[in-house]
Amino acid sequence: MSRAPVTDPGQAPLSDSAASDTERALAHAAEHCEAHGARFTAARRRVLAILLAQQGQPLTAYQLLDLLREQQPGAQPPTVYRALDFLMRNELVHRIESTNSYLPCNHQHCGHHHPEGEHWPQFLLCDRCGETREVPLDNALRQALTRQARDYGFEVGARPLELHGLCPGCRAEHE
Amino acid sequence: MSRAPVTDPGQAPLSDSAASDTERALAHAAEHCEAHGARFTAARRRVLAILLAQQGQPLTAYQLLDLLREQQPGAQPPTVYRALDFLMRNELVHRIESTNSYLPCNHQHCGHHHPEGEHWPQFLLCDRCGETREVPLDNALRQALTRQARDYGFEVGARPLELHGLCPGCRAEHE
DNA sequence: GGTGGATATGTTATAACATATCAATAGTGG
DNA sequence: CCACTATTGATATGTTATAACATATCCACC
Repeated sequence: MSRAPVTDPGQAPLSDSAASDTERALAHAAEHCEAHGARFTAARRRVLAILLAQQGQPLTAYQLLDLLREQQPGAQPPTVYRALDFLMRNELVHRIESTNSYLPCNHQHCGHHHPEGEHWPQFLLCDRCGETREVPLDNALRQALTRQARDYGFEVGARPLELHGLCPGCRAEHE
Repeated sequence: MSRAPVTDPGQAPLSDSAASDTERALAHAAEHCEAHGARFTAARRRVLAILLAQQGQPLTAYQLLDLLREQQPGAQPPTVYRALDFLMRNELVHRIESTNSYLPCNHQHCGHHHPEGEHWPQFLLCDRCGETREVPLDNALRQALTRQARDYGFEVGARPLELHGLCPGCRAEHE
């Protein structure tokens, strides 16, 4: 697959609002970890910060590694994968299976009320520009999916759904 | 990931009904290719036959390669991947993204009427035993998914949905 | 029946994605 | 401070998939 160019937070400084969004997300992550007795170390923070700088464009582990090496030249694949594992266990990052890439969790949805159980994310992926948007899976839809699976005897859980297509911008260009 | 043991059609002969299901599917595939001017060669047939022998357990490309080598000792990764590409292009095999594995298409659903457009498959995957079942995605559900994506400005297409959970048998054992 | 273009396969190498292992170090509770 | 555990460093390897180029086969046409 073709992927969008990456943003290096070190050499291409973000706009003020993007930077403060990142700071807010990092602060939120730190609190979240603290609350769960998990250590939000410098390595983990760096990895999350890089992902946050991409503005909706997921990175592959090795793209992330290249960026991380600018701050930490000795970084190796396990450095990245360990940080990603940690961040995923703590619901700060999602893995996008269909593109082998990683995206920071969108915590806008965390406050939403999900009477049917845990958060069940859904990703809308643009096949043209790579933009990947996390949106909440509608309750009616989640119930319908669960019910349909149960009709076949399966008990399904809240793994993210990945829907591919064109984002608004690319739809317009594509006319 | 743990995966179920593979079935080698050569050394563990199938029951009569399974064998005839396989033969029927192969004959159907041959016709389908003929009708589309695509060549259903021996290599492609062998790969599809191996997948059909697995009875709902998808295989990874390299598991497939190992089995293929029993019939064709010189087979290499591209041998398998080319056959898989062909079979996928001709809608005879699906790739399961969440497990990097391959499953023959279930042609039971082909006759169904899909007023909303092309076939949009859905897979129910058992995380315990690996059983993977292809079922049709309900029209109401597909409309709801399409509509919800459109609310966010995305135009999504018919990529398969992969829902993970427990199959009926494993639910029972799991009590 | 030869020839040439298209399609398919063989063969080697490598890219891309991910984990195992073990030693060194840093943080934490007693 | 000590022992314990989590984390990181470093090296190697496993797994999944494709690039690149040579050769073989098919088939339409002359």
